[in-house]
Order: sequence, then structure tokens, then C-alpha cells
Amino acid sequence: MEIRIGDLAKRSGCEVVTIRYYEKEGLLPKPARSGGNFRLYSDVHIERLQFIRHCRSLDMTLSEIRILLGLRDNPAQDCGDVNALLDVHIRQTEERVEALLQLKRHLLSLREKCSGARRIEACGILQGLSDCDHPGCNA
Amino acid sequence: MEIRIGDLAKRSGCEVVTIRYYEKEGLLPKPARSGGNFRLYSDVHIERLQFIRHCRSLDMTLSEIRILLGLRDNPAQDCGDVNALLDVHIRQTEERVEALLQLKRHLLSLREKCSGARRIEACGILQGLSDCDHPGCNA
DNA sequence: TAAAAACTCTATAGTCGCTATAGAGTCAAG
DNA sequence: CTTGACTCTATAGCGACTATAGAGTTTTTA
Repeated sequence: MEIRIGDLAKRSGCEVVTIRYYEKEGLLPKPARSGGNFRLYSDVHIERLQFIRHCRSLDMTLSEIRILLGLRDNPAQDCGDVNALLDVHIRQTEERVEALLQLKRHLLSLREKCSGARRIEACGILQGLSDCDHPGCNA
Repeated sequence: MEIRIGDLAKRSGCEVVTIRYYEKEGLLPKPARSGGNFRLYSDVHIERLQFIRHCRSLDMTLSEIRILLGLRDNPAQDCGDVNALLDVHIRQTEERVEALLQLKRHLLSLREKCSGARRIEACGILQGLSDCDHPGCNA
């Protein structure tokens, strides 16, 4: 059963252009072509694209996904590398959550500096933004 | 007191190229030039760049910062817009934290599928990544 | 004083993961 | 047989930088 790119897009929940982009990036192998030069995809492509999209939904980068696909294509290897990649990814996610929570605390404290509407020149928020406290800044 | 771009970079904790980029983007006004065509910055530029860097450290986009700078340059206006911009930013931050926590839960459950090192073809993680459960995917 | 090192200049291309556009070709239904 | 939906390639744009090349300027060192 061979399907065209539009059907593959619907099945996988991503855009036609994105599929062509994955092909250009070497994540999806080049499919067969019809007489009119349309791409024809088979089950192998469908499953592989779903794998890619699932990884993307987990916020993995395309180069991480490239690595996982490479591992997947060599099934006799040890899967310790897969675990390691995932562990790194989990740790990065935790770090980003921490950074964002810190950021939010900072934003909330800034927001408290202006209680109501007044003139810009008296606004505590803008004044708070001028005071420099970020790393590397020697003001 | 006029300083050159390298000193401004050190003071503000950002790179020389970034300062030139901000100038090109209209966030920093064009500075005076020395006889040898070097940029010469004054206190006004220093303070403005610190404002920009502080906003960036709060993860604001350059267009948000452009708006804040515009408000700052018109001090007679009402500062309700500043508050509104910040409120939107805080809400976006909360949403991103929520999304990342969800993501982390997903990654952790995936990680549990592989307890130790075995052959790739038996690895529960890669199999978990093939099962498709993300929105829009009809697999 | 001259050479070397450090700094600055402009202009251009690359990063990532797409998204958008233009202009042409292919195919199925009315 | 024409309309409309689909597909093709190639190219440019997004945001916020980063990197590079090649030239000019200033400061330090010998």
C-alpha cells in the first residue's frame, strides 16, 4: 500500500513541507516516485515518521533523533546509548523548568512594583528593569 | 566619558556582535564615531543596553523590548501597557513550565521501560517511541 | 620607530526547525 | 475540457544571535 505525501501528512499530524524537510535532512529515506514524480510512501516510511514525530513531541532535537534512528537501524547493539541520551534529555528538561520558575519569580516581583496605572516616569516596573542584576553586568 | 564597543560589551555582559545587532535592529541608537570610525558610546547607551539585557534575561523578545523602550521614551503616558505586557509574559512563562513538566513526566515513563543494557531490538524505550500517541497522529 | 598584538570595521552566511511563497506540473471529478 | 485539489522544486524568511572573511585602526612591546 503506497500513499502520497498529503495522506502521510494527515496520518502523522505534520505538514507536507515538514516531511520533505525531513527527507532533505536525511531523517526519512527517499521514497519511490510515481509516473508523475509524486512521492510514494510505504509502511516503513509511515512508521519511521511516527517515530520522528513522537520524538519531536518529546522536544528532542533533530540531531538527537538522528542518533536514535541510527541506533534503531543497528538492532544488534547495546541499548545503553539510548538510555544515556534519554537521561541527558530528562536532565535538560529539569534544568529548563528550574530556570523558568526562577524567571517567573523574578517577573512576579517586578510586577508588584507597579500597583496601578500612573505615569510612565513613575512606573516601578520600568525602573526595576533599569537596575541591572544579571550575571556579567557590572553596572 | 565615551567608551568603545569592547568596553561596552564587558560592562553589559554581552558580545560585541550583539551590540551591533541591536543597533541594526533599532534598539540602540547609532552612536558617535571616532576619527578611525570606531563607535563611541556614552552613559545613555550604557543604561539603555543594560535595560535591554535585563529584559532579555527575563526572556522577553526583542519586539516586546522595543515596545517597552518606546513607552520609556514617552514618560508622560499611562503605564498600564507596561503592566499588561508583563502580565502576558508571566502567563506565557507559567504555560511553558506546565508544558515542560508534562514533557518530563512523559520522558520519565519512557525511561522506565528500559531497566538495563540489552540489545537495541529489545529496548522498551525505542519501542515506546514507535507507539504513537501524540495529537493528530492516527496511527 | 617598527613590528606585533589587540581591537574594530563592514558584509555575508550559518544556526534550528520549520513556514511561506512563487511558478510550474499532475491528476481526478464534473 | 476545464476546474480544482494536489504535488513538484527552489528560494526566502522567522528570531536572536554566532561565525567568518578581509580590511583598517589603535595600543603594546621590542
